[in-house]
Amino acid sequence: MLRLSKLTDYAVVVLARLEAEGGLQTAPGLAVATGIAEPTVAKVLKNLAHAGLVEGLRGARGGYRLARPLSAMPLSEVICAIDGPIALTACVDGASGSCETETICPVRGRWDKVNEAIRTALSDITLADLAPPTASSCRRLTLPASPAHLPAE
Amino acid sequence: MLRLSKLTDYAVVVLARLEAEGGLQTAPGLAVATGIAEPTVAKVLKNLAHAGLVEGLRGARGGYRLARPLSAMPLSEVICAIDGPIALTACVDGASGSCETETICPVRGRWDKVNEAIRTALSDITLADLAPPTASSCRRLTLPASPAHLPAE
DNA sequence: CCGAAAGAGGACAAGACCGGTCCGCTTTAA
DNA sequence: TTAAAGCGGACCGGTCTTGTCCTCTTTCGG
Repeated sequence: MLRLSKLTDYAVVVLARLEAEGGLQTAPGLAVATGIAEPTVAKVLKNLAHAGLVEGLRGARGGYRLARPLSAMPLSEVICAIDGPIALTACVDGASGSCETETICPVRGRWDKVNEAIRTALSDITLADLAPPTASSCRRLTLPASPAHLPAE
Repeated sequence: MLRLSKLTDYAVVVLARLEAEGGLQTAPGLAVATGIAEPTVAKVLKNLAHAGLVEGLRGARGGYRLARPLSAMPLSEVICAIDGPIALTACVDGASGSCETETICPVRGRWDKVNEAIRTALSDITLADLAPPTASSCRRLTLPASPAHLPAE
């Protein structure tokens, strides 16, 4: 597995659309453009705004705008924004208390190396690598209205 | 997130124990040694045997044995053995049909680069990096099971 | 030759977690 | 003042992992 969440996938599509179109765009507008359900788009954008990847303007004529060009946006940040910190196991960094036997655990602290490797790999890839600049956006994985069947793996 | 399954975590612990002790060991024995519930250990070992990482010997006086030293066992193989192929999204490699809009999807094929990066990162790490050779094994993340009895049946 | 030990394989229930939606509130331009 | 749009949170349903058990097969030992 090692799957990342569908929300992250949506985020990439939305961000790509945001850059392709440029300027200020509303959540409903992006929903139509990408074919993703509006509440979901709104949720993704909220998370992205929280992480500072997009800028949300409130009020009438509001909308969202890219905080940076996609080429300056590493994939790792998007994943962190949506899914939280990148960590393969519960035993991460200073996460004490999750493991009762952490003091005697031989693997203790060893996973950090793995996490670091993953993190580095994802930081080296920017969204510009995933979304061609001139691409018109599209939906992925599922159709907007169809039941969320996802024959995977 | 980007979590890997707990089973994979168990697999690392079991494999570490397998190398630390050496020779042939039974699933019940490994369960006691690691503190993981016996059925779970058995399940993990079955998967590992399927992937060719350990060798299972049937019959009385049977047990499991490492197929290779841990230093020749990349982490990616363990993950594949337990969780299936490493792929961040459903759109992987030649997985056609999962996405109805794949033909027009601008991101189509782009995730492969990410998957490849992850895969490479995980292949460069061997289990020997995770499990110190002289370590005595232990359980991680959770207690063996809710039933308080250690698998001493 | 038979029984016990141990692995193989699959089925299954419970629980956790994600996905997706909806609600009310706040902000701002017309 | 009103409507459009973002903000924040709560909520429920469905999926998937997790962990267990059962049965069958294999093999050694008496």
